[in-house]
Amino acid sequence: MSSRRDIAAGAGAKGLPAPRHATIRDVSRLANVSRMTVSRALNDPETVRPDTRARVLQAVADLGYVPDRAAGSLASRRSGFIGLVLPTLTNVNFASVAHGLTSALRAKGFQVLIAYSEYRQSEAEAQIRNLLSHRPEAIIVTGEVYSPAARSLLLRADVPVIEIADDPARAIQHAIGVSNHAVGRFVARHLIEKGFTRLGAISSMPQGDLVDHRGGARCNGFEDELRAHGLPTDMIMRTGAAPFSYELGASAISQLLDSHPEVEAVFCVSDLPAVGALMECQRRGISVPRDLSLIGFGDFDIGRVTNPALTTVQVDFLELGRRTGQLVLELLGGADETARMVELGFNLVERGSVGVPRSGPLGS
Amino acid sequence: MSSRRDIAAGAGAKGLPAPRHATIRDVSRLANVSRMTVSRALNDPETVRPDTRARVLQAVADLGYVPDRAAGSLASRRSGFIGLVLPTLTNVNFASVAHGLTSALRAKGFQVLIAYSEYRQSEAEAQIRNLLSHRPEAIIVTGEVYSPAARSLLLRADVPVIEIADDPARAIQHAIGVSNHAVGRFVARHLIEKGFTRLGAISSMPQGDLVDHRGGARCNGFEDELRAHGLPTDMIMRTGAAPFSYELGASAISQLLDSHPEVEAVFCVSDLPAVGALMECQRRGISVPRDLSLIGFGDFDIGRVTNPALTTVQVDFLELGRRTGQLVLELLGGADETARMVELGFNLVERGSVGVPRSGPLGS
DNA sequence: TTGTACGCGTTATCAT
DNA sequence: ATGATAACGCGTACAA
Repeated sequence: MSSRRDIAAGAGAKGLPAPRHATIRDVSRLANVSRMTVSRALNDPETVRPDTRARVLQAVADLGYVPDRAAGSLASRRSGFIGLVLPTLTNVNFASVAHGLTSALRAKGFQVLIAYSEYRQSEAEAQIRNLLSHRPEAIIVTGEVYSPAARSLLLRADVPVIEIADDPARAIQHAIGVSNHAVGRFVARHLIEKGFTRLGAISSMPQGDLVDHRGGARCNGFEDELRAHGLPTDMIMRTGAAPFSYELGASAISQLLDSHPEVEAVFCVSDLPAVGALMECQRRGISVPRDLSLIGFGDFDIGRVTNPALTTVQVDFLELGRRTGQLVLELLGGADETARMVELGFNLVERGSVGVPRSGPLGS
Repeated sequence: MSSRRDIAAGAGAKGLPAPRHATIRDVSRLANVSRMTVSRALNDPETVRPDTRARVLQAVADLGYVPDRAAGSLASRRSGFIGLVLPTLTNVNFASVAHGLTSALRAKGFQVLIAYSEYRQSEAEAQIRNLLSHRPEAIIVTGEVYSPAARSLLLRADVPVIEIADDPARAIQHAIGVSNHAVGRFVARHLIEKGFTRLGAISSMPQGDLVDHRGGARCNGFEDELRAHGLPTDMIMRTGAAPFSYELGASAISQLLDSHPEVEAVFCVSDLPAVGALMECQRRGISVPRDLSLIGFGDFDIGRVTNPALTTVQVDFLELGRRTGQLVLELLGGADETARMVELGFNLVERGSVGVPRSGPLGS
């Protein structure tokens, strides 16, 4: 009956470890019941008599008892964790995914463990390993997992894996999101239908470990569609490292304008570089959309207030997060394990940055 | 020797639970050492002979063993978790805090547990309780914790508590951030020095549970400074519920302009409503800054591309996160427990949305 | 309705 | 340098 804790409490003045958290045992003693009754009163209130339950709850309140989930997980073999690997947190679309996912899951008592890779494959792998050490009940990764080590890690872990925000060529298990390649093709088709023929794009470029797969896929889709129409693809600029920012957008469009002044319309694989490109055009006295059309991706707020406002492709990332959460719930609820593939789709948001084809090259 | 695992594996066809994770015991058997040696090889490599270590590591790799941190936490009494409670994730400044904090901590093996309240006190309390169940080694909350229940929860938890992003009147323990009240006063003083006398502000309003303390504090500081200068404060609009968005900014400025057309300069307690206000002005044909000056807070990207670009007050939230991480490390590293109070300061970013006082009322 | 015994996977402690 | 054993705090299974 005389635990270390008791000793420490008795010898408090000696600077021994401070009294720690109340345990379920402390509560049980105070309420004059067994530990199991406390556990039940908390986790399955119906099964304990109202007055005992009240006593227990009172003791819980008095002691400020908060159950230890690590211990609970160990015993129940359910961690209550859901792992989420994002490229970055400081991108409102990915933050929305996290938000949507969390809101779908927290009511069910799950805790989302958020990790991010800063667009580094090696870091993604490290994060996945770290996540796995917390024994998540499901793990959600953004886009395809390219590193073989990471893939096998996931495979062996024997937890549901959901890949989001892209359409993986070789899905590990489940996938929910949007085809970035299809987005790129759609944008190309859209511009072609508008009559443009001198089409360009700006995208980041894989730099060793650092790669934006989704942006790259959009760029590739764009390129493929140009090819399919027999259009030249030499105005597709891949430059700079992810994340693709304002500054990179500005410098990419600079390079493009310098080398290909004839370009009429440019697909920026994200609104962020699109805004940077727009600013650069203003600096150069190039009028958008009269002289040059620009189209982005992501429907970031910032694109709504530029002048002109940015035409862009929108994907409902909040909903993506929510749907992912629902899928997790299904999967953990004992649904069959057949691979789910959900395509969420996207919308064109036409604003002011796309005009009509010029007759000649820039400056004519 | 015949555990449930063995049985399940043998009877796999019967649909029994799938084979689970490899345990330290599995590794120890494969490497022909005790569990403790495995543990040491992983956590304290120096203390095991190179050849044994190699055998262990090989077994770890072969089995794809990933340690179970819940079990480790239980035994070591260190969770490795750091709790973070934010108002929201989908605000780049708060996301930056999370980012900075994470980057400072993850190298040391800590996992940041991110929770957000959506500006609801009751939710913040629930989140704190939930966080506490994971036995974080430190807990970081945004701004003051106002609910007494939440405060006592934190106090009893006996973990370092750091309040960030404001200067709490009654700090629980440590605090690091910026005085929002001082920001408000500074902005008022700045505008007064520019010669403005008809000053207004727009801010959200506490709606029951829903409250933006930091925005409110900025608004109060602004009001206090006006008072100190004997200026009228009836053009300070508190309206709408947090989070204070574009739409709210637009409607708030509408109300202000309708009721007080004489207003010359308006402090928007965040750039987001400031941008909304700016858009509304454009709709109404009110020229900013000629007819009306606007100043925001937060230095959001969006304020850089509006026309005019937004004058604002900037706080380095990424650095705030990093510093908080360093403080956590100190505190956990056995530094003395004296309360730390760190004021990070702020900068005025002068762009185009603040002009000079008009001679008469709007429209004259 | 309530209680007992055991095990979850790991680390700490002490022994060898 | 390595091993045996006992916690860590809780839930499951079963007994009363």
